[in-house]
Amino acid sequence: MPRPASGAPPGRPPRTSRADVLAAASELIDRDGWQNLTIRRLASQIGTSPATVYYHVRDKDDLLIQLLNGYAEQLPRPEFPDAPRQRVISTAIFIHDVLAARPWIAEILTADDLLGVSALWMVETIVAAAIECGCEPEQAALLYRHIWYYTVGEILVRASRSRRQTQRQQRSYRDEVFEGLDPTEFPRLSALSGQWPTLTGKDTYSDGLRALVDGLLPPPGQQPHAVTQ
Amino acid sequence: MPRPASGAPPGRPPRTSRADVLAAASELIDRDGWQNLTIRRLASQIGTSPATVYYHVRDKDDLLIQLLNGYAEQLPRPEFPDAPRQRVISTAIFIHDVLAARPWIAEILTADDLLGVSALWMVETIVAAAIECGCEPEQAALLYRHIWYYTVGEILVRASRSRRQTQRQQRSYRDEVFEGLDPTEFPRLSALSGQWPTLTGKDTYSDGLRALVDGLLPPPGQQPHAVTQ
DNA sequence: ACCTGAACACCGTTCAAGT
DNA sequence: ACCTGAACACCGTTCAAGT
Repeated sequence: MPRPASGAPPGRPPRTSRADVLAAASELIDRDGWQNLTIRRLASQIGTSPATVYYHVRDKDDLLIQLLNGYAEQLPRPEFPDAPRQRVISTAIFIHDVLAARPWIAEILTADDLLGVSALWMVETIVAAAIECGCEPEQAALLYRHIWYYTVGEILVRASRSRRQTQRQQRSYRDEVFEGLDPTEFPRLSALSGQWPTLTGKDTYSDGLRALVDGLLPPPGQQPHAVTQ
Repeated sequence: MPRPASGAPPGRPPRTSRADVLAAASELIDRDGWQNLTIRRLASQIGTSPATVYYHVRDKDDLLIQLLNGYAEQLPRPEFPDAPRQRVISTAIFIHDVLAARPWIAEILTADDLLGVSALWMVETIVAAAIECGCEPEQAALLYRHIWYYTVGEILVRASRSRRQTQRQQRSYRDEVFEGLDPTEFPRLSALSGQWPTLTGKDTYSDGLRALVDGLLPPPGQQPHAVTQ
C-alpha cells in the first residue's frame, strides 16, 4: 500500500528542510565567518551528506542569496522622521547598522547596489525623501548610489580590518608601517602616528554621511518637487 | 670541482625568478581576474611545479602583497594643484583612477585603509593638503578615511557588478527585480526603473567626492593651520 | 520524495628527495 | 641553490543508486 488512507504524502519522509539548512548556515557564518562556510562543513553540522545540501539548495550562491532574503524579511521597519533630509540620513544609518551587525552581508551584496527585493523599501524611502527635498528623480537615485558606495566602503573596510586583527596578532601591518615612517618624507603622517589607533576606533560614519547628503541635496528652502499630483 | 674559478655561484642554476612569478601572476590576474588565480595555474603558466612557486613566495597572500607593492612603486607621481582643497580632490581622483584600472587591488587592499608603504605618499598628500585647508591633524586624518571609504566602496561595487555582468547573461538580477516592481509599494523606484541602466553607467565619483570634501573641510577663508614652522 | 556514497576535477601547502 | 613528485587535507558539484 504505497498510499495509505490519505493526507500522508508519498515517498521517503524528509529529515532535513531548506529551513534547517539555512539556519545552520547562518549559525556557522556567525560563528566562523562566511569565508569559512563550506557546503561540506554545513552538511556535517546538520548531520547529513554534502549531496543532501544540494537537494535543498541549487548551489552555494543560491544558499547565500536565500539567507540574505531571509534576513531582509525579518528586519524591523522603524518609523523614520517626517523631515525629508533627516529621513534620508536616518534610513542610511539604519542600513548601515544592519550591515554593521553582519558585515559579510555587505561582502556578498556589493554586486547589486540594492539590497534584494525584500530590502528595497529602504531604497524607496531614501529616494522618495530626496525627491521631497527638491531632487529630480534622477538626482535622487544618484544620491542613493553615493550613499551606498560610502556605506558599503565603510562596512567592508572595517570588516576586513577586524578580520585581520583577529586572525593575525594584535600588531597589524599598519602598525609596522607607521613605526618605520620617515618623518622627512611623511611629516604629517608620522606626526599622527600615535593617534591612528584612536582614530581607527572612532565611528565617524554619520559625519561623512551628513557631508555627502548636504553636498548632494539641493539647498534647503526649495519647494518640494512634484508634491502635487 | 664544485667551485670552478670564481664568480660562478654554487648550486643549481635558477630557472625561475621571483620576478618571473610576479609577472606571470599579474598577467593571469589581468586576464582571468584575481578570483581565478591559483598557485597551480600560476605554476603551469611559467612551466614549473606548484612547489617551485613556494620557493619564491611564502604563500598566496605574500604573493599578492608583493604584487601590490610592485604596482605602487611603478606609479607615476603627477604634479598636484597648489590650492589645497583642489589638491585633496585631485589626489583622491588619482587614487580612484589607479584602483579603477585594477579593481582587484581594492579588493585585496580594503583591509588596511592605506595603500601599503610605497603608496603612502598619497595619504600624506591628502592629509597635508587638508591641514593647509585649516583642518586639525586629526580632522585631516578622518577626512582621508572618509575619502577612502567612499572610494573603495565605489570601486568594489562597480567591480563586482561588472564581474557578474560578464559571467552571467546580460540581464542582471537587478533588471529582474525592477521589472516585477509593484508601483504602489515602490512608486519612486518603479518610475525610475527605465533609467537605471543609464544611471548605472554614469560616473559620478567626483560629484560625491566633492560633496564629501566640502562638507568635511572647514569653510574656506580660514587661515591655513600651522603653516608657520 | 528524499537521501547517499562515490567520484570528478579542482584547491593551498609541505617535505623529503633529487640535481 | 634551486627544483620536484608525491602526498595531505581540503574544496564545490554531480549522479546513479538506494529507501
